[in-house]
Amino acid sequence: MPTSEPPVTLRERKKQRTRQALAETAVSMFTEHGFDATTLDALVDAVEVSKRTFFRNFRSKEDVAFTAARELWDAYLEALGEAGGTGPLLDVFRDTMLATLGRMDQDWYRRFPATLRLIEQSSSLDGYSRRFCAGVQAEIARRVGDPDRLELRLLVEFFLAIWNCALAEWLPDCVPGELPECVRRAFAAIDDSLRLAR
Amino acid sequence: MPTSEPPVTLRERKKQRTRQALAETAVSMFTEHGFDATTLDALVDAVEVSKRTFFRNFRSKEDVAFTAARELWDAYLEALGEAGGTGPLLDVFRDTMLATLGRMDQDWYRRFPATLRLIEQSSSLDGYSRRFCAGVQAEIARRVGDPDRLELRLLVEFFLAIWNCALAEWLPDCVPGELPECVRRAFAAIDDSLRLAR
DNA sequence: CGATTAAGTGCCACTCAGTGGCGTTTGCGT
DNA sequence: ACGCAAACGCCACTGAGTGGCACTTAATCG
Repeated sequence: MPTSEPPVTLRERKKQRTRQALAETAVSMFTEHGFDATTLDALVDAVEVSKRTFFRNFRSKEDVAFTAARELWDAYLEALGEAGGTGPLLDVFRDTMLATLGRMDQDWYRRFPATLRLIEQSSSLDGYSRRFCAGVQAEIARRVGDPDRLELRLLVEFFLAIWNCALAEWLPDCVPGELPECVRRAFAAIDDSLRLAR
Repeated sequence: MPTSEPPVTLRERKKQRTRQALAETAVSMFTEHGFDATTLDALVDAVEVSKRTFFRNFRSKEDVAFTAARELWDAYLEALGEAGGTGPLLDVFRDTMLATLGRMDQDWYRRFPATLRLIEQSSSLDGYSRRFCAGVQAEIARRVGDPDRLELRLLVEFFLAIWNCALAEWLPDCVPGELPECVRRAFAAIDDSLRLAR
């Protein structure tokens, strides 16, 4: 298997606890005082670790705030690898996303909306998010075919575009159960969208 | 008219000269030594202005590198305002882009590919670019209809997705005359793209 | 069980992007 | 020619992110 299992040693568990404490505290502090207004010094002070330790666990301030979203895409890419399935690629993308959303736990549905609101609020975090999704895009294209083929590249761009719109619809309330419906609606709107005229 | 014409005073011309010198020198230095590796201190030193002056002219390091791309979108939004035209919105978006590309001068076709290569090279600049385009997206949606309508939002997302793909096709060579053809090909690929299966 | 090893951490000094304050220059209008 | 305000230079500062090194502590092995 490609994913090497980490040894569940005490040292590893400790490190994961720190990681989780940082991610958890970060999102709550960012939510309370704003992403840009919260300094890393304040964060590492609250978690009682050194700034150096923070950067051993996360690449950047944006990275730690993006944890929940990264978990989703990790799960999505894994699901895309497993479930082969045939038929229209766009349907595969949609169904894989629906399946992935179904597998995320309750805690994730608490943390993910918080992350979305942070992204909405901070332009630097927004930039990070978009850049990250572009990376996911490239990875998806690489996995399902020739990533240099115009049609495939376009299709994957479309998929992420649709996902963005689904999130935009979901964002105001963020009721966990409604997200799949938002995704379905966004996918269903493609044809009408392309036919829009003025 | 909404665009207030600036008084063509000497002071204004001087300021524009430093602006242009900064943008020009920035792109050439970034191209030569890399975006991330070039410090602002080195740039303002080369142009012989203070760092303070740089930040009075540009919001950030990314901003100055993005000048050519911003010029395109400024021209695009202006063109979208003027040329009404009716019919499918997607055709309007495409034709407006083709018209805009036709109006850019030779110097722009020298600077724009340089900017694209910088974006390709630097992740922070890439993030800035994507965030900027998201703003353009919102502005386009606002101008042609109800920006909260799912179908419209989706369509504008699609347009930017297509544009990205067109640029990706153009990027290797960046022959000025070929860009419109890349745009047309990307738009023409939509149907085949959506029908892709595995 | 005790010694060795190395992962993980804390501390410190550093670079670089970006901001605020303030005094000075310089073009503009009268 | 003179007063005004825009633009500028200089300086000190914050905050993100990095590199180096000593130290702690958990894993490993005799």
